[in-house]
Amino acid sequence: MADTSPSVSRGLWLIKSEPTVYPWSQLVKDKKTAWTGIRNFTARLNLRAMKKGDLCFFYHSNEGKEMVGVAKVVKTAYADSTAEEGDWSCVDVAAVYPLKSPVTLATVKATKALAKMQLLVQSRLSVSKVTEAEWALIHELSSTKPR
DNA sequence: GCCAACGTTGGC
DNA sequence: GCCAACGTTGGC
Repeated sequence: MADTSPSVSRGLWLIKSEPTVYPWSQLVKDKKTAWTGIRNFTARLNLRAMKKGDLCFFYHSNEGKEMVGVAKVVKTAYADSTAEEGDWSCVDVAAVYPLKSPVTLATVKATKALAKMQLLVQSRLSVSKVTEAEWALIHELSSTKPR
């Protein structure tokens, strides 16, 4: 029998944004936004692998250095109109819920079970993968119930 | 503000 | 196909 649990098929990701450029609070205000400006092949690969309904941690880079919320992919990859040249993609994401207490990079680094997070392994990658185990643990650390 | 790490470009 | 030079990201 097919398992209908969403945890089997959903993709889990982490998307980075500098809060001075586009903070979580702005996504909450906007409800949804086009996730444009990705100009890295590995990140593009991840973007294009996203499916509708996939969930993403929203991470504040540079300032904060913490995961602050969860966003959802509401539109799969399409041409990024902000790209002047080259074959780049974007997706649409919507705010879903905030993390009760943000999970900082320092916490991630200090947590053994999170040592293999793509966030750490490929520190400059702006769209990275998150495993189910990492997803669950980060929710625990943030005192937030996954939805 | 600095700089390490990493990705990309281009000369050979 | 290698690798030096360069540009960018992002932590510190």
